[in-house]
Amino acid sequence: MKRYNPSEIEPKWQAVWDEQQVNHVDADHQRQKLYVSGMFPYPSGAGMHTGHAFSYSIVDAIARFHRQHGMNVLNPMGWDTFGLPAENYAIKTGTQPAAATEINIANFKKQFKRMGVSIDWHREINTTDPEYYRWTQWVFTKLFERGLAYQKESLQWWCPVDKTVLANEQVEGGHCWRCGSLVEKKSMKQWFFKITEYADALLDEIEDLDWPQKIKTAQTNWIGKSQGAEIEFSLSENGAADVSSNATSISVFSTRPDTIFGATFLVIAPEHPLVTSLTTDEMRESVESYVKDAVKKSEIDRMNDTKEKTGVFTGSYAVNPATGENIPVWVADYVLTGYGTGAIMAVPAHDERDYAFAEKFKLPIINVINPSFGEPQGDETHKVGVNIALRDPKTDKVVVLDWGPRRERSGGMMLIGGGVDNDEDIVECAIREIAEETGYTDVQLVARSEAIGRGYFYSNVKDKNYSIDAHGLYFELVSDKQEDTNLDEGEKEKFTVTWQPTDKVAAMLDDGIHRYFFETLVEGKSYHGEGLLVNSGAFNGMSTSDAREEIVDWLEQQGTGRSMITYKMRDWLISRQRYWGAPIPIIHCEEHGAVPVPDDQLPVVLPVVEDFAPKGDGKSVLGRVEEWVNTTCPTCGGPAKRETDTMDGYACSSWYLLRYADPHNDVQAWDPEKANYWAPVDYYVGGDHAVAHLLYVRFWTHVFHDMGLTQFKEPVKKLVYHGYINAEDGTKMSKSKGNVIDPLDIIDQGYGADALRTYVLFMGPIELDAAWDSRGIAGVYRFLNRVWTLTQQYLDADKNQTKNDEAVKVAMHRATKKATDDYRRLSFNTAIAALMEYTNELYKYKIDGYSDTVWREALSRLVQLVAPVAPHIAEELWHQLGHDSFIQNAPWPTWDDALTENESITIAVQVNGKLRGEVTLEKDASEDDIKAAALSHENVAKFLDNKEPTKIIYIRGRLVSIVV
RNA sequence: GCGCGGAUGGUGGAAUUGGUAGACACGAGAGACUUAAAAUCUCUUGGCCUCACGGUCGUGCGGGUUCAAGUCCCGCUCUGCGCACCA
Repeated sequence: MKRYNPSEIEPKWQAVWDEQQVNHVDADHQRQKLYVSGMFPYPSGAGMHTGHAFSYSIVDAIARFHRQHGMNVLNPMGWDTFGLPAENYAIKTGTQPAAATEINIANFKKQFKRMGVSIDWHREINTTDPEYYRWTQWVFTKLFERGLAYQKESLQWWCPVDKTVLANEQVEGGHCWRCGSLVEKKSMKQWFFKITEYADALLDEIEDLDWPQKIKTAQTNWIGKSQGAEIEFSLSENGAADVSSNATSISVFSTRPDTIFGATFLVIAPEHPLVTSLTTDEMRESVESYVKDAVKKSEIDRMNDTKEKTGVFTGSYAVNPATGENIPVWVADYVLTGYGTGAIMAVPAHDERDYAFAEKFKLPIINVINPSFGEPQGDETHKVGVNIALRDPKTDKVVVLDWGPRRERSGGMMLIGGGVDNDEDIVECAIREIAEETGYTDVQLVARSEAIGRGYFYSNVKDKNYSIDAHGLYFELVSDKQEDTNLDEGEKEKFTVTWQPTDKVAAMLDDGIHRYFFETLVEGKSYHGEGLLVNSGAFNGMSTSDAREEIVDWLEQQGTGRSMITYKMRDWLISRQRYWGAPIPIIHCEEHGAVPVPDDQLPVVLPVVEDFAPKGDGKSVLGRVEEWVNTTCPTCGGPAKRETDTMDGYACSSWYLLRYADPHNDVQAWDPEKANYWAPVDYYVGGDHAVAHLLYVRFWTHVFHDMGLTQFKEPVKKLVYHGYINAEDGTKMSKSKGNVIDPLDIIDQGYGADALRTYVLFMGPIELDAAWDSRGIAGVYRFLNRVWTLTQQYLDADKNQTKNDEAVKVAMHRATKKATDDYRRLSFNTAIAALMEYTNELYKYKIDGYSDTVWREALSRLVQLVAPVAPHIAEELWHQLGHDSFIQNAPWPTWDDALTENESITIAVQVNGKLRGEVTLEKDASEDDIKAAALSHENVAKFLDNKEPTKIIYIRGRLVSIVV
């Protein structure tokens, strides 16, 4: 008997597949297509890691599963090769990035082949290939023509010692992360893609995407759409410091225009253009020093400084357009430039940050919202309730009863009371009913509150001495013991809670009806919820939600405001001053400005430069290549200079999924017909890039759609987002910790690619993180070995002495059904479990002997079902079982539901919800037979105790539930 | 702080529509084969009580709905992840 030896069969079949190009596909409108792809890798020098192994095991299982279903499956591979790691490595080693890239690609390709991933290698692409980035540049020119690529001056971090631009993340505490010198901000001209123009389009499509909710939410939050208003605060005449300035007003953005009557000061960002002109002479020194410090701080540091608010008064005042009051203008770094207008109206009563600022600088706080619990929602009938505080004549304690017109439980507290007549005063009604129900003869009203809408009740506030009742009254908890007042014979669980008002509340109680909000009273915070307006002139009593529209209308009539939408998302900054990227295809002409390089002059090839390390002159490396920079203007033919910045690597990865559809096209980026056949991607597999890449691909595809280059807007139908594989100790794998598992080592150790692939899919649901377990891979290897052994034993056996064909058939149909369902919903761990179970069953049945046809089918199915995850062993055994075709060309096995059940069925029997036994009957036994069998079951009868069942429920094929 | 998940044996996990909780695997224990070990094969394996039949408790905690709840509802705790002074 041949032993299972992966290191022999795996290279053998890999060579055959390669040679016969079994995965080469072409567009074929007669066949149903399936496009599956992983996020293409960045081929590092370290080679493939477990994350790649995991990702591509998923990709390949999906690809093979569908290929085995006869679909035309596109499973391409490419290399994301521009970027800093390759460039820095080349600088360090004195080589060319292109050279290292070539070596790394060769290594990765070899490793993917050793994994047995079924790639169509004809479609291999590489973003640093001029034939590829030619089209990346072409897309840039199209975006430029559509006004979606533009240049803009923007502030960047600048290290005066290293003489280079730094990213925000590279500035630590105002110092350069490399040399430690103090950094400055420098304004530089940069290229941007206008993704903000597509903010709404991208937002609108999110809901319909078959993507994990967390990714969709992350993208929604990233886009960060806010509906609000832009409001003008005119500068107060006696306030404007610099009268010569043209500015007459400050424009702010607010999502809460309804709170404008509570705006008691304005705050502008330190970078705000009006800072200088607003600052009075007396304040100039302190403002200038504050602004200097603030501007120095990286946004990252500002983020960490959230506890303590800082700021300084400009000396100027502006007029609140709603109240006409003069309010001071402050400068503070908690207001960000670049969002909204870089200025806010501060409403300390209803915004936490403004509240903290006002507290610190002793600025006025005006409450303009009276919190309420809102209008009744949906079919809510509990519209009015009262709280009655009564003095219990027996104990002389104050008892608070929560009374509502409908008997119901609310958060654990019984609402007392029944129907209320329309005309009857609810309080009188409540007192009457309470008197009746409690037997108290002298019900004395101490206080009452009433509220419309739903209330809530903090009845189990354990560590705190207070609670809130359902209608907004506060009481200090005297006892948390819930007393059963036995209000109704029938319902024992009724209770009331004994409360006593605090002094503060007691004082309020005298006033009659009150509504106070938990947080404002107890925690001393601002209230940012909904409610009814107060202190708001003509708008008093209006709900905050209505007021948001009404106040904006009112401001608009006065010409001091308009509704406005803002987004957190900024335009995509794509220019890089580094060497290893696709050159931006723009020519700067004195006369014609920025001119896109015409199509027939693309690609703008990245020149080979001997020394491409950034020199610190602040210019791109390409700027040093005179003969490359100097060119002629495509428009006028006059002397002109090339743009020397290169593109962000994300540009290259924003359209590669379309290039796969038509990778060798040298007249266009892709043939729309081919793209429309293959794309959108049916399954896109990855575990990284929640926002950036996935948003940029969507953005570009939306643009392509608008250009008529694709029929679809969204590039990815289903996003398969998997977790990470961690080290055995559950922490992230890292070289420094020495806990890295190299997937190629696992293959080389003799487990083989099949065991590796099966193991990573068997570890758990693909979306979860998992910890590597070296014993786990041994277990999976054992399984594959059992599949092998089982097949060898069949091949060697005498095949005419079976007793158990029926059981084998049932097992095979059941396994086929289960595995197929599970593969389809990408539940690989349970699919593999089902195949293990099937294998274990066959092991049991084999002692009864083999019959040729049944066992040949049983084993052929087994290897077909295993093939998506363990293709090599499957292919080998498939051929050993006498099949001539490749396993992926054989039709996927089908099942007959009737054959997935045994001749007999087992039905569980419950008595009063508890399992008391099982009965076994023939498959087609009638419901009556089953119930009868259940009732006569010995142990069941014991628990029935001769009582007549009140109810017998039968759940088909599963259980009988008897109620006595 | 806001948003989105998660919590089930010693471990990873299963239970797809409310219907026999713990599939499958790891680990552990016992046995077979072997001079021995490895490999392989078989059996046992949630806790407690019981020789056994069986009983009882049990899916983070407290309640609720239901004949029946890991699953649905209300309230909480812990935890992971994402975003984070976005007005």
